Amino acid sequence: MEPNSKPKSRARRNTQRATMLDVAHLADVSPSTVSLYLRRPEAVSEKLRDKVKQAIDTLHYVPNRIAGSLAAARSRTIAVVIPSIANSFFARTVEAMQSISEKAGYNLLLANSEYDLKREEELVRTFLEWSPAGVVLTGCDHTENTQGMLASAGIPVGQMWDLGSPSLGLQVGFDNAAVGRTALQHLHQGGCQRVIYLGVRLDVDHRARYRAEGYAAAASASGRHAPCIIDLPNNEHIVQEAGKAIAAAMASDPLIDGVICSNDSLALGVLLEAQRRGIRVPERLSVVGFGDLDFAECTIPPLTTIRPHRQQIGRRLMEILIERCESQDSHEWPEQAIDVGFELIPRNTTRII
Amino acid sequence: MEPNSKPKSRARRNTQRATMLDVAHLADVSPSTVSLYLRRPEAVSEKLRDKVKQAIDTLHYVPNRIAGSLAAARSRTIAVVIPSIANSFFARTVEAMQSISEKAGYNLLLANSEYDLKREEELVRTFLEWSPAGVVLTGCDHTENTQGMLASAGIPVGQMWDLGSPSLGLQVGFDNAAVGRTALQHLHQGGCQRVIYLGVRLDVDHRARYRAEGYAAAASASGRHAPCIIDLPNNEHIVQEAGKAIAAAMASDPLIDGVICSNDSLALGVLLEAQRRGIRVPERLSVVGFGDLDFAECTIPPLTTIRPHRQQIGRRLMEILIERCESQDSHEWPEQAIDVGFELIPRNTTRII
DNA sequence: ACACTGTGGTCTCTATGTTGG
DNA sequence: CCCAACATAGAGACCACAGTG
Repeated sequence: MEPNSKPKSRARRNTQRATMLDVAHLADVSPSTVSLYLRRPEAVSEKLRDKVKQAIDTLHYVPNRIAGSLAAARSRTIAVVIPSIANSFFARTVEAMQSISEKAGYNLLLANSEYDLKREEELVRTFLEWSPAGVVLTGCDHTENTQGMLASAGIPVGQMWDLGSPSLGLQVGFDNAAVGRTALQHLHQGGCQRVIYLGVRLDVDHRARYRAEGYAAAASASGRHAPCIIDLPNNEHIVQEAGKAIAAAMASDPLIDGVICSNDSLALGVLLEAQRRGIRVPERLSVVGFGDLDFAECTIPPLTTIRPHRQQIGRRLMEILIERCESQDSHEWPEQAIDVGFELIPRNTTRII
Repeated sequence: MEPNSKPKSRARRNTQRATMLDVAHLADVSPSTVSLYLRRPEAVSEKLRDKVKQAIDTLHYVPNRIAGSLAAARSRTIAVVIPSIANSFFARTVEAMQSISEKAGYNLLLANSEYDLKREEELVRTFLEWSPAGVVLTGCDHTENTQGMLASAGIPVGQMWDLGSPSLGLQVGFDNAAVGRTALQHLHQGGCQRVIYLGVRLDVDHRARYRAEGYAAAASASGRHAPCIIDLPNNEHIVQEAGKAIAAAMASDPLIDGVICSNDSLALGVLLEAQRRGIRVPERLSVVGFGDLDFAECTIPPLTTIRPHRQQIGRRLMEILIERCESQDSHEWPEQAIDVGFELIPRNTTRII
């Protein structure tokens, strides 16, 4: 009787992609050997190694990561949630993270929360369905659910751009409150008597709020003047809005002679408005920005600003995170907070005495 | 002899995550029912629906997309390659794509090629290992390998931000050469006699190069003056570099009275330099930017620029792409190129006669 | 509504050489 | 010459779910 060839499965769903089995057949070895070759080539004898290699080449075999991840119960993917892709602060950090993770053979899954913690929670939930090797969030503020899900996921978590609690294990960032303090101190040293803070959507941009709070605390402590925070309600046309806001503020309180801005775009708006109205900078009004964006050094006059170490944050965070992903042993993940600091770049929108 | 009970598997690899089986046991139904409930709840009787729902809740069950994708031989993931995350043009487009894809239940895998086609190829290769439902690339220039891999992957491919060949099936963008032509025409209409083009890294930023070429062709055709293209060699401190470049150009050719910039940041640099040197804009020098970035409307004077429909590109592309992903039938994927156009925003850095 | 098979791999464990004492 | 020790290849359970009948 003819040896009934196997019922021959239900036809391959659709894919015409070569599988490991195809490679094994062509190379005349077992699938296990192909798998081993792919994961630890040095563990396979040279003879078989060549045969397998050749089979892979002729078939244009591409391993199926999905199957691999399922079997191995882990993937080489790291999920990253940032508040906004359009914000170039985070863009630089993400670029740095990408280049590090890539070298280590990890892929980045990226999404933006639009500064919405509820949305962040949804994103984390979705990401976890893909069993990432690790997760990176921005800042320290997260919903309880977010924290809970991550805690029970058993994977390393990193927080970037801010230090504080709760810590989910690893933080790399800087002290935003100190930024506010530093800026105010700098203005006071330059002789300013009344400094206000100008921000956008401080209700959702927590890091900017911490800076504002740092400013406020330092202002109160200084005894020179009460803190005054202006919070623009929406983030469209902020350059223009910043100009209007500073004009209004100075109209209602002519003694204002210094302003700390949430970011350089606002500062640009202030400078342009000052130019328009003939307000002398820094003599009549001193301005400090944040971010040291591209245009900061060539505004008129060049903008004094604070530069966070955007790339360094990404680099260091990712290096440590990947180390933790590799170690697999969550006992080797001590709580860690790295303060990479920031830098005040004095230019010509503030006085130095 | 004791009936050797089954070798009893090796203990569950590691994961403590609840699986569909756990849910099924708790709800006292079969795994198939749970699966069905998750995919088409309406196909399950109300009674069981409740039991399953409750079991899912109490177990905090999170479906494993990896297993799902393997079984279904497709994933609900769309891979997107952009040249640079830090470029806010693409950021807006990506945001739009993200919001569309999310509604349809797709995740975006994002990576940046750093304007490097070889790198793009590597990224595509890596992405394909994850069997994405679709792929989105930026522009029309891709290596042969990239095109080959995508063609044989059998999934819908979209190209954004530029129209041209080769088409990989679906393009949504606008005609960059037309941008260059339109800008020049606008300046000529305003009375400019000698217009130059100022760009950054035109060797790698192909879309900007197309704009430059459109300008050059139109300049030649106009008979007014020969085209002149300045190409800044690197993209750091471009605002400052733009100022230097325009100053140098006008020094060597005082007849220059108009400049078309690759993007608004360059235009800002030109305006600031003009202010510094007391060059009247637009009378002595007219300026056109590209991008309509945030600050464009409040530079001094407000910047005439060209606004691409950043979000619309992402939205329309993703809508069609997802449609194609759902259809599964690649015969329903006709070649399609959608020109969403662009908009010249006349402000005060150019004259209108 | 559910039993059952298929999805493409990983990884443990066993079987089979191979070498050295 | 035999056996232990070592290295390497292969067998096969398993991963968690989709989808057919």
